[in-house]
Amino acid sequence: MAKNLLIVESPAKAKTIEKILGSDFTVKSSYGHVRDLPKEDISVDVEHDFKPNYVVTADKQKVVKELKDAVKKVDEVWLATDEDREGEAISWHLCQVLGLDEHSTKRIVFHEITKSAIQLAITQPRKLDLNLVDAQQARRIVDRLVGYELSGLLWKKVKGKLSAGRVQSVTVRLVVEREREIQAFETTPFFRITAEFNVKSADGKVSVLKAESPERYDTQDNAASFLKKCVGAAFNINNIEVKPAKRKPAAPFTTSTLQQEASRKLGFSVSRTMLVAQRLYEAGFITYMRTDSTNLSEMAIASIAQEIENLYGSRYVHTRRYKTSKAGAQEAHEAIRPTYITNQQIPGDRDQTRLYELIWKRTIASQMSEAELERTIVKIGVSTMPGSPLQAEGEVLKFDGFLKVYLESQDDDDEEDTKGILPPLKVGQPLDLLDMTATERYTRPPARYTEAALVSKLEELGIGRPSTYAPTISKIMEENRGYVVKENRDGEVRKYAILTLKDGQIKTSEGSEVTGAVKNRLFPTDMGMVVTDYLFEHFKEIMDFGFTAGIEKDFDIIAEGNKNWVKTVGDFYHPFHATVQNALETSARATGERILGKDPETGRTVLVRMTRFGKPAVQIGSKEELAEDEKAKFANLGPNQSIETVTLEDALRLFTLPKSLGEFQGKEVSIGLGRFGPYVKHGDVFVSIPRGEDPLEMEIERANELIKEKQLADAPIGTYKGIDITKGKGRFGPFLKYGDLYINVPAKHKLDTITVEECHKLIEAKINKEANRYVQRWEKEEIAIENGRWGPFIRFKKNNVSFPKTEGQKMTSEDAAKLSFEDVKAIIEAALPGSFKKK
DNA sequence: CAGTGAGCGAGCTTCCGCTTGACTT
Repeated sequence: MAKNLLIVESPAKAKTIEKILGSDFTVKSSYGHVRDLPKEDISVDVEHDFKPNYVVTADKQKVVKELKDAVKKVDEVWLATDEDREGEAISWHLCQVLGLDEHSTKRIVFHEITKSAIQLAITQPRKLDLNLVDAQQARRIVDRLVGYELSGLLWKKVKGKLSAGRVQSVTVRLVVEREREIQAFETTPFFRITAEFNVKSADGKVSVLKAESPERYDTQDNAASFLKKCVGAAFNINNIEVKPAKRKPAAPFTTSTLQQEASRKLGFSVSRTMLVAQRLYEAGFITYMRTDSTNLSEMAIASIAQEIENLYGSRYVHTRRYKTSKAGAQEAHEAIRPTYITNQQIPGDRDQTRLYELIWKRTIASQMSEAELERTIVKIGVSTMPGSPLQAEGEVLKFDGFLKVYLESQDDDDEEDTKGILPPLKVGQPLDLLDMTATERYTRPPARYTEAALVSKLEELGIGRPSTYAPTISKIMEENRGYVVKENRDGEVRKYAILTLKDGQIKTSEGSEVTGAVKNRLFPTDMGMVVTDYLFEHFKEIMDFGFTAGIEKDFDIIAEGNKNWVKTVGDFYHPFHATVQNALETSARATGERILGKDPETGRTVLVRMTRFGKPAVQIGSKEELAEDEKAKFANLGPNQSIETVTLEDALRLFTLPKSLGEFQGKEVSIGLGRFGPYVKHGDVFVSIPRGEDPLEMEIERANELIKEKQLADAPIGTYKGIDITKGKGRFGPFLKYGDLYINVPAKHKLDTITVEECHKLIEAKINKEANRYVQRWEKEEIAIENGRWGPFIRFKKNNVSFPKTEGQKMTSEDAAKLSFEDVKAIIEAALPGSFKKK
């Protein structure tokens, strides 16, 4: 029997550590925090020293019960939660709920899951650091007070279900400001001049040398005059400069750099990266994936060096120790790396193998030699101009080093040509001009954020933590808030001028290019802008990008034991709360209202604003202009329109909707803008117009196409026992509808090509499953024992309750069928206390 | 699902940070 219980946060970690420690230790996990402030109300007593009301959250009751049982069976408990503020607090909460003494229980920490690190930690137990716990409490309570008070304010002043908080509101602000920068950006054209020369080497071989003018020319006239000066001029090499250069590999992955590289190289969203990484971690292939540290364990560095030597030879080995210097980094874990570097590949699905490969390469590269390059700059003189107006650059890789394995990618792949190898050249050598081109280019606005780029910015500002990056991005895009959307947008065609000098002649021509096309970029919605502006107007301090960094300093002082947490929270809260009260009483509804002009027909004011329903709309007739019982005219804003950019003309056109387009199949076809977006109406059937298509531009042909598509999609694809089978796409993917039954279509079938026979099989399987679904049911199926994938479980309203395991024996369907309603109620009551309270 | 846009008040929503869960319309 084990005499010791060691508690960590993650169950996967617990498994590994249990193996290392042997039979004297039972290792269990807390699954993160076990207590929190309940979400029903604010649960902080602001009148009495901000006393928090912590409760064991519903999803942790089972965990806590199991830990309590485990504590009873051992002589000693070791708290081995992560070594950071949150980890310390988890240990303290564990003391509270498990009845352990917070002053004497053994607390140990380690940053890496290796035998030596853990065994060393066991020899150096310390006590709980209650100052650090206090710092966490201050953090938690400030976040609760800010979040709940600001959210409540938004419900009153903008719309229900909205939210605001220290992290999310600033995150939205970043997206809003970037969009405004882009809107305000004025692209200016300029000209870039490139030239091609014939070069003859000593052995008579002819090759081409590409050169360009380092200067930009701001007008076509200036570019043309440069070209004119080159007509009939002589060119020769004034100078050749050869410089050695080195490139260093990037540090091993942290959460945010993994998210960025997976986004750039694999096209993953941040949540997809984290999901796949979680699977790799659980399978034991990689170390912990939520980390802000670039540190590798000494053991890992040694084995990586060995692996590099085996694969590429010792010249490629260069071990490095990376320091993290990001604001607010807490470094409780290692960098993300393969647990066994010798696993060059791992089994798994495509996502897993690709993400693993990325991690393996980055880790290996981080311990490899620098790449050695030779950069050559050739200055070219023109006889009609002073100096060296043209320049050629070349780059030769002398030693590949880490580039053999891995090259970090960039967000903005600029139009810069990849520099290649130059032909052999000599100073003073004359050059023979082939052609010269001046191409019109345009300055570019800053790029919209990708999810990963936004995370990177948050990390740079010290806002949020590795465990919250992905959830924060999801949160600001979630339906009820809808502050930000991720979209693809088509670009616009733009013309540019080209001047070519060839055979002594200058010719002008025109090229065209697509500009501004983006994929998977973040755009603020009107709601995002309205809420950001409102919060910024009243809460500059909280919306400041430095706010988090500022209070983090206070939390550090608390952690050092030099300040009382209650005072820190109070110093912040009292003025903050007063501002909230003031805003509640004095500020008007936030609508982002903008006056567009006058309606030429009625002469009344045309304005655009956010409505009470959270949808932006155009309104004709302001309050003052309308008679007592008269109503303003309204039209919803269309797709690709926003409060900030819509013009008077576009706004007025919206009032031409709904409009009839004609007839199709004997029924009227019309278009309109509904509550859920633009639609085509065909008789009584509504068809949504896909995003990006402008309903105002809709032609009857396109509308008919959409109607036909809809009819095809709605048409039954066959029958089963005389009942129609239809197909559709739902929230959880493609499904078949058969009577009242919804049947998921597994990924191996394609919805377009699925056969009626396959449908019959799926329906039969579903009917069989449905017949076996219930073991017992009570109270109109509100309470039932159902057969799940892993055996029977109890469904209690929306909750699922597992049967407690007795002596490792799992409940079977046969035994479950014998349980009485009273038995079942007792099991539910044990798992979810208070479920059957009398009213 | 495919008109409501105001304001009132019932009762609902909401924060950040630590973890994995295991249901299927």
